[in-house]
Amino acid sequence: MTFQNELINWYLINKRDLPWRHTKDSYTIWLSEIILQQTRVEQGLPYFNTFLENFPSVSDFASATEAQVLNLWQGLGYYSRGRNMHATAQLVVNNYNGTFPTLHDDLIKLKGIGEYTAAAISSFSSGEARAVVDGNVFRVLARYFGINTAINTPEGKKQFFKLANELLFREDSALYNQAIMEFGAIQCKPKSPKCSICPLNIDCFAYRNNVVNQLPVKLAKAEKKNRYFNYFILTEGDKILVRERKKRDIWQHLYDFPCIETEMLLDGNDLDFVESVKNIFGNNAEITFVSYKKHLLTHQIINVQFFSLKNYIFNSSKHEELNWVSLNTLDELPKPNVIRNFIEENF
DNA sequence: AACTCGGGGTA
DNA sequence: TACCCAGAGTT
Repeated sequence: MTFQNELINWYLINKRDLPWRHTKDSYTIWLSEIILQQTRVEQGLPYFNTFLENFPSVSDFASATEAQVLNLWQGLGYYSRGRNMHATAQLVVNNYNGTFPTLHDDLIKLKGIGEYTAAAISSFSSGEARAVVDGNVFRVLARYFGINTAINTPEGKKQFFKLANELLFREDSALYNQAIMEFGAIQCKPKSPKCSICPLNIDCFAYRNNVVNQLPVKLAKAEKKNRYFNYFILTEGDKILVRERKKRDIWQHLYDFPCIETEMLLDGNDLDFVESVKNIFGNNAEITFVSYKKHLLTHQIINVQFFSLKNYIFNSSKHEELNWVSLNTLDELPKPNVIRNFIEENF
Protein backbone atom coordinates (compact mmCIF):
# COMPACT_ATOMS: atom_id res chain seq x y z
CA MET A 1 0.00 0.00 0.00
CA THR A 2 1.17 3.53 -0.66
CA PHE A 3 2.39 5.91 2.04
CA GLN A 4 -0.67 8.06 1.48
CA ASN A 5 -3.17 5.21 1.75
CA GLU A 6 -1.51 3.87 4.88
CA LEU A 7 -1.79 7.30 6.50
CA ILE A 8 -5.42 7.75 5.53
CA ASN A 9 -6.37 4.26 6.71
CA TRP A 10 -4.65 4.89 10.02
CA TYR A 11 -6.43 8.24 10.31
CA LEU A 12 -9.92 6.89 9.68
CA ILE A 13 -9.45 4.46 12.54
CA ASN A 14 -7.53 6.59 15.04
CA LYS A 15 -8.59 10.21 14.54
CA ARG A 16 -9.78 12.36 17.42
CA ASP A 17 -13.20 13.97 17.26
CA LEU A 18 -12.38 17.68 16.99
CA PRO A 19 -15.00 20.39 16.40
CA TRP A 20 -13.25 22.13 13.50
CA ARG A 21 -13.28 18.88 11.54
CA HIS A 22 -17.07 19.04 11.26
CA THR A 23 -17.15 22.18 9.13
CA LYS A 24 -15.94 23.56 5.83
CA ASP A 25 -16.63 27.13 6.86
CA SER A 26 -13.42 29.04 6.24
CA TYR A 27 -14.03 31.52 9.07
CA THR A 28 -14.40 28.74 11.64
CA ILE A 29 -11.39 26.91 10.24
CA TRP A 30 -9.38 30.15 10.32
CA LEU A 31 -10.22 30.56 14.02
CA SER A 32 -8.99 27.05 14.76
CA GLU A 33 -5.83 27.32 12.68
CA ILE A 34 -4.62 30.59 14.19
CA ILE A 35 -5.33 29.36 17.70
CA LEU A 36 -3.47 26.12 17.02
CA GLN A 37 -0.29 27.78 15.71
CA GLN A 38 2.51 26.51 17.98
CA THR A 39 -0.21 25.36 20.34
CA ARG A 40 -1.35 21.89 21.38
CA VAL A 41 -4.88 20.84 20.48
CA GLU A 42 -5.77 20.29 24.14
CA GLN A 43 -4.55 23.77 25.06
CA GLY A 44 -6.27 25.54 22.16
CA LEU A 45 -9.62 23.73 22.24
CA PRO A 46 -11.28 25.76 25.04
CA TYR A 47 -10.11 28.99 23.39
CA PHE A 48 -11.61 27.88 20.07
CA ASN A 49 -14.98 27.29 21.75
CA THR A 50 -14.85 30.63 23.55
CA PHE A 51 -13.98 32.58 20.42
CA LEU A 52 -16.67 30.91 18.34
CA GLU A 53 -19.21 31.56 21.07
CA ASN A 54 -18.27 35.24 21.39
CA PHE A 55 -17.76 35.82 17.67
CA PRO A 56 -20.04 33.49 15.66
CA SER A 57 -19.18 35.30 12.43
CA VAL A 58 -16.27 37.30 11.06
CA SER A 59 -18.34 40.49 11.30
CA ASP A 60 -18.89 39.83 15.02
CA PHE A 61 -15.13 39.48 15.36
CA ALA A 62 -14.52 42.69 13.42
CA SER A 63 -16.98 44.64 15.59
CA ALA A 64 -15.10 43.81 18.79
CA THR A 65 -12.38 46.02 20.22
CA GLU A 66 -8.79 44.84 20.21
CA ALA A 67 -8.88 44.82 24.02
CA GLN A 68 -11.88 42.45 23.98
CA VAL A 69 -10.01 40.12 21.65
CA LEU A 70 -6.85 40.18 23.76
CA ASN A 71 -8.92 39.60 26.86
CA LEU A 72 -10.26 36.36 25.39
CA TRP A 73 -6.74 35.48 24.26
CA GLN A 74 -5.23 35.83 27.76
CA GLY A 75 -3.06 32.90 28.77
CA LEU A 76 -2.68 31.46 25.27
CA GLY A 77 0.57 33.27 24.43
CA TYR A 78 1.90 34.75 21.17
CA TYR A 79 -0.51 37.67 21.52
CA SER A 80 0.27 39.09 18.07
CA ARG A 81 -1.96 36.28 16.79
CA GLY A 82 -4.92 37.94 18.47
CA ARG A 83 -4.03 41.38 17.19
CA ASN A 84 -3.49 40.09 13.65
CA MET A 85 -6.80 38.22 13.76
CA HIS A 86 -8.62 41.39 14.69
CA ALA A 87 -7.03 43.33 11.81
CA THR A 88 -7.77 40.48 9.39
CA ALA A 89 -11.41 40.24 10.49
CA GLN A 90 -11.88 43.94 9.78
CA LEU A 91 -10.17 43.64 6.40
CA VAL A 92 -12.38 40.70 5.42
CA VAL A 93 -15.49 42.69 6.34
CA ASN A 94 -14.30 45.72 4.39
CA ASN A 95 -12.64 44.12 1.35
CA TYR A 96 -14.39 40.73 1.03
CA ASN A 97 -17.86 41.85 2.06
CA GLY A 98 -17.66 39.69 5.17
CA THR A 99 -17.09 36.46 3.23
CA PHE A 100 -13.93 34.79 4.52
CA PRO A 101 -11.63 33.76 1.62
CA THR A 102 -11.06 30.08 0.82
CA LEU A 103 -8.33 30.33 -1.83
CA HIS A 104 -4.64 30.07 -0.95
CA ASP A 105 -3.62 33.13 -2.95
CA ASP A 106 -6.16 35.33 -1.16
CA LEU A 107 -5.46 33.85 2.27
CA ILE A 108 -1.69 34.25 2.08
CA LYS A 109 -2.09 38.03 1.86
CA LEU A 110 -3.89 38.26 5.20
CA LYS A 111 -2.13 39.20 8.44
CA GLY A 112 -1.26 36.20 10.57
CA ILE A 113 -1.66 33.72 7.71
CA GLY A 114 1.57 32.21 6.38
CA GLU A 115 2.30 29.23 4.11
CA TYR A 116 1.09 26.61 6.55
CA THR A 117 -2.17 28.32 7.48
CA ALA A 118 -3.02 29.29 3.88
CA ALA A 119 -2.55 25.66 2.82
CA ALA A 120 -4.61 24.40 5.76
CA ILE A 121 -7.59 26.74 5.35
CA SER A 122 -7.70 26.38 1.55
CA SER A 123 -7.56 22.60 1.57
CA PHE A 124 -10.00 22.16 4.47
CA SER A 125 -12.57 24.68 3.23
CA SER A 126 -12.40 24.34 -0.55
CA GLY A 127 -10.37 21.19 -1.21
CA GLU A 128 -7.57 23.14 -2.88
CA ALA A 129 -4.52 20.92 -3.53
CA ARG A 130 -2.04 22.48 -1.09
CA ALA A 131 0.09 20.38 1.22
CA VAL A 132 0.39 21.50 4.81
CA VAL A 133 3.88 21.52 6.30
CA ASP A 134 3.84 21.93 10.06
CA GLY A 135 5.95 20.45 12.86
CA ASN A 136 4.12 17.14 12.55
CA VAL A 137 4.73 16.87 8.82
CA PHE A 138 8.44 17.70 9.17
CA ARG A 139 8.79 14.90 11.69
CA VAL A 140 6.80 12.25 9.82
CA LEU A 141 8.56 12.88 6.51
CA ALA A 142 12.03 13.12 8.07
CA ARG A 143 11.59 9.78 9.81
CA TYR A 144 9.74 7.82 7.15
CA PHE A 145 11.97 8.95 4.26
CA GLY A 146 15.16 9.36 6.31
CA ILE A 147 15.78 13.02 5.50
CA ASN A 148 18.52 14.55 7.65
CA THR A 149 18.46 18.09 6.29
CA ALA A 150 17.86 20.47 9.19
CA ILE A 151 14.22 21.53 9.16
CA ASN A 152 14.94 25.05 10.46
CA THR A 153 17.03 26.11 7.46
CA PRO A 154 15.86 27.52 4.11
CA GLU A 155 17.20 24.43 2.27
CA GLY A 156 15.39 22.14 4.65
CA LYS A 157 12.11 23.99 4.34
CA LYS A 158 12.38 23.96 0.55
CA GLN A 159 13.15 20.25 0.45
CA PHE A 160 10.35 19.23 2.80
CA PHE A 161 7.85 21.53 1.12
CA LYS A 162 8.66 20.01 -2.27
CA LEU A 163 8.34 16.44 -1.00
CA ALA A 164 5.11 17.23 0.86
CA ASN A 165 3.48 18.57 -2.29
CA GLU A 166 4.66 15.58 -4.36
CA LEU A 167 3.13 13.23 -1.81
CA LEU A 168 -0.17 15.15 -1.48
CA PHE A 169 -3.22 12.97 -2.18
CA ARG A 170 -4.83 15.41 -4.58
CA GLU A 171 -8.17 13.62 -4.81
CA ASP A 172 -8.82 14.61 -1.19
CA SER A 173 -6.23 17.06 0.04
CA ALA A 174 -8.21 17.86 3.19
CA LEU A 175 -8.36 14.22 4.26
CA TYR A 176 -4.68 13.64 3.54
CA ASN A 177 -3.55 16.83 5.29
CA GLN A 178 -5.59 15.98 8.38
CA ALA A 179 -4.24 12.44 8.31
CA ILE A 180 -0.54 13.27 8.20
CA MET A 181 -0.81 15.90 10.95
CA GLU A 182 -2.89 13.66 13.22
CA PHE A 183 -0.45 10.82 12.62
CA GLY A 184 2.43 13.05 13.68
CA ALA A 185 0.55 14.31 16.71
CA ILE A 186 -0.53 11.02 18.31
CA GLN A 187 1.41 8.17 16.64
CA CYS A 188 4.72 9.50 15.28
CA LYS A 189 5.18 11.70 18.36
CA PRO A 190 8.39 13.66 19.10
CA LYS A 191 9.15 11.52 22.16
CA SER A 192 8.20 7.87 22.66
CA PRO A 193 6.59 7.36 19.25
CA LYS A 194 4.55 4.16 19.04
CA CYS A 195 6.78 2.52 16.45
CA SER A 196 6.18 -1.09 17.50
CA ILE A 197 2.49 -0.84 16.69
CA CYS A 198 2.88 1.52 13.72
CA PRO A 199 1.30 0.31 10.46
CA LEU A 200 3.98 2.21 8.52
CA ASN A 201 7.00 0.84 10.36
CA ILE A 202 7.93 -1.75 7.68
CA ASP A 203 8.87 0.98 5.21
CA CYS A 204 9.97 3.60 7.73
CA PHE A 205 13.65 4.52 7.22
CA ALA A 206 14.12 5.73 10.78
CA TYR A 207 12.56 2.62 12.31
CA ARG A 208 14.51 0.17 10.13
CA ASN A 209 17.79 2.00 10.80
CA ASN A 210 17.12 2.68 14.46
CA VAL A 211 17.44 6.46 14.14
CA VAL A 212 13.91 7.42 15.13
CA ASN A 213 15.07 9.59 18.00
CA GLN A 214 17.65 11.35 15.80
CA LEU A 215 15.13 12.65 13.28
CA PRO A 216 14.14 15.27 12.39
CA VAL A 217 17.39 17.22 12.58
CA LYS A 218 17.12 20.73 13.98
CA LEU A 219 19.92 23.28 14.31
CA ALA A 220 20.61 24.46 17.85
CA LYS A 221 18.97 27.71 18.77
CA ALA A 222 20.37 30.70 20.60
CA GLU A 223 20.73 30.47 24.33
CA LYS A 224 17.94 31.80 26.49
CA LYS A 225 18.53 35.22 27.95
CA ASN A 226 17.81 36.14 31.53
CA ARG A 227 15.85 39.33 32.14
CA TYR A 228 15.01 40.94 35.46
CA PHE A 229 11.70 42.76 35.85
CA ASN A 230 11.19 44.69 39.09
CA TYR A 231 7.53 45.58 39.49
CA PHE A 232 6.12 48.14 41.89
CA ILE A 233 2.72 47.84 43.46
CA LEU A 234 1.25 51.27 44.15
CA THR A 235 -2.25 51.49 45.57
CA GLU A 236 -4.40 54.51 46.35
CA GLY A 237 -7.73 53.66 47.92
CA ASP A 238 -9.19 50.97 45.67
CA LYS A 239 -7.03 52.11 42.74
CA ILE A 240 -3.82 50.53 41.53
CA LEU A 241 -1.20 51.87 39.13
CA VAL A 242 -0.90 49.85 35.92
CA ARG A 243 1.23 50.15 32.81
CA GLU A 244 0.24 49.44 29.24
CA ARG A 245 3.08 47.68 27.41
CA LYS A 246 3.44 49.71 24.23
CA LYS A 247 7.00 49.01 23.13
CA ARG A 248 7.93 46.25 20.72
CA ASP A 249 8.74 43.57 23.23
CA ILE A 250 7.01 40.64 24.85
CA TRP A 251 3.37 41.11 25.88
CA GLN A 252 2.77 44.07 23.57
CA HIS A 253 -0.60 45.78 24.31
CA LEU A 254 -1.05 43.85 27.53
CA TYR A 255 -0.98 45.41 30.99
CA ASP A 256 1.39 44.95 33.90
CA PHE A 257 2.72 47.25 36.65
CA PRO A 258 5.30 50.06 36.76
CA CYS A 259 8.60 48.32 36.14
CA ILE A 260 12.33 48.87 36.29
CA GLU A 261 14.25 46.33 34.27
CA THR A 262 17.77 45.61 35.54
CA GLU A 263 20.79 43.69 34.24
CA MET A 264 20.89 41.33 37.20
CA LEU A 265 18.88 40.19 40.16
CA LEU A 266 18.89 42.90 42.83
CA ASP A 267 17.56 43.03 46.34
CA GLY A 268 15.43 45.93 47.53
CA ASN A 269 18.42 47.44 49.39
CA ASP A 270 20.76 47.76 46.42
CA LEU A 271 21.88 51.38 46.47
CA ASP A 272 21.66 52.09 42.75
CA PHE A 273 18.29 50.41 42.65
CA VAL A 274 16.91 52.45 45.56
CA GLU A 275 18.31 55.57 43.90
CA SER A 276 16.51 54.97 40.63
CA VAL A 277 13.28 54.14 42.44
CA LYS A 278 13.45 57.37 44.43
CA ASN A 279 14.11 59.29 41.23
CA ILE A 280 10.69 58.25 40.00
CA PHE A 281 8.68 57.89 43.19
CA GLY A 282 10.22 60.48 45.54
CA ASN A 283 12.86 60.41 48.27
CA ASN A 284 10.50 59.17 50.98
CA ALA A 285 9.43 56.08 49.03
CA GLU A 286 9.64 52.90 51.11
CA ILE A 287 10.35 49.74 49.18
CA THR A 288 9.13 46.41 50.54
CA PHE A 289 9.95 43.13 48.83
CA VAL A 290 6.82 41.04 48.27
CA SER A 291 7.68 38.04 46.10
CA TYR A 292 9.89 36.57 43.39
CA LYS A 293 8.83 34.42 40.46
CA LYS A 294 10.79 32.82 37.63
CA HIS A 295 8.72 32.99 34.46
CA LEU A 296 9.93 30.77 31.62
CA LEU A 297 9.35 31.73 28.01
CA THR A 298 10.67 30.05 24.89
CA HIS A 299 13.51 32.50 24.33
CA GLN A 300 13.79 34.31 27.63
CA ILE A 301 13.84 33.64 31.36
CA ILE A 302 11.98 36.44 33.09
CA ASN A 303 13.01 36.89 36.72
CA VAL A 304 10.14 38.82 38.23
CA GLN A 305 10.27 40.60 41.58
CA PHE A 306 7.34 42.43 43.09
CA PHE A 307 7.82 45.31 45.52
CA SER A 308 5.15 47.28 47.30
CA LEU A 309 5.70 51.02 47.59
CA LYS A 310 4.58 53.32 50.37
CA ASN A 311 5.01 57.06 50.95
CA TYR A 312 5.61 57.62 47.27
CA ILE A 313 5.10 60.79 45.30
CA PHE A 314 4.01 60.11 41.78
CA ASN A 315 3.24 62.56 39.00
CA SER A 316 1.16 60.65 36.47
CA SER A 317 1.38 63.40 33.87
CA LYS A 318 5.06 62.54 33.39
CA HIS A 319 4.30 58.89 32.62
CA GLU A 320 1.60 58.56 30.01
CA GLU A 321 1.92 54.77 29.89
CA LEU A 322 0.95 54.58 33.58
CA ASN A 323 -2.64 54.89 34.74
CA TRP A 324 -4.63 54.44 37.92
CA VAL A 325 -7.40 51.89 37.54
CA SER A 326 -9.84 50.36 40.01
CA LEU A 327 -9.36 46.73 40.98
CA ASN A 328 -12.55 45.89 39.09
CA THR A 329 -11.17 47.48 35.94
CA LEU A 330 -7.90 45.65 36.45
CA ASP A 331 -9.77 42.34 36.21
CA GLU A 332 -10.96 43.22 32.72
CA LEU A 333 -7.59 44.27 31.31
CA PRO A 334 -5.58 41.69 29.33
CA LYS A 335 -2.51 40.69 31.31
CA PRO A 336 0.35 38.18 30.97
CA ASN A 337 0.01 35.09 33.12
CA VAL A 338 2.70 36.06 35.62
CA ILE A 339 0.79 39.26 36.40
CA ARG A 340 -2.56 37.53 36.49
CA ASN A 341 -1.22 34.96 38.96
CA PHE A 342 0.25 37.66 41.18
CA ILE A 343 -3.08 39.48 41.34
CA GLU A 344 -4.86 36.22 42.03
CA GLU A 345 -2.57 35.54 45.00
CA ASN A 346 -2.46 39.06 46.48
CA PHE A 347 -5.80 40.77 45.87
C1' DA B 1 19.03 34.05 7.65
C1' DA B 2 18.57 34.98 12.30
C1' DC B 3 15.48 36.85 15.94
C1' DT B 4 11.41 37.44 18.37
C1' DC B 5 6.87 36.52 19.73
C1' DG B 6 4.03 32.52 25.37
C1' DG B 7 2.55 29.15 27.83
C1' DG B 8 2.09 24.41 28.85
C1' DG B 9 2.77 19.28 28.23
C1' DT B 10 6.11 15.49 28.14
C1' DA B 11 9.96 12.42 29.27
C1' DT C 1 15.89 20.42 32.47
C1' DA C 2 15.28 20.32 27.35
C1' DC C 3 12.32 19.84 23.74
C1' DC C 4 8.18 20.64 21.23
C1' DC C 5 3.59 22.27 19.92
C1' DA C 6 -1.72 22.33 13.43
C1' DG C 7 4.08 29.23 12.62
C1' DA C 8 4.35 34.16 11.40
C1' DG C 9 6.43 38.73 11.26
C1' DT C 10 10.46 41.60 11.52
C1' DT C 11 15.13 42.98 10.74
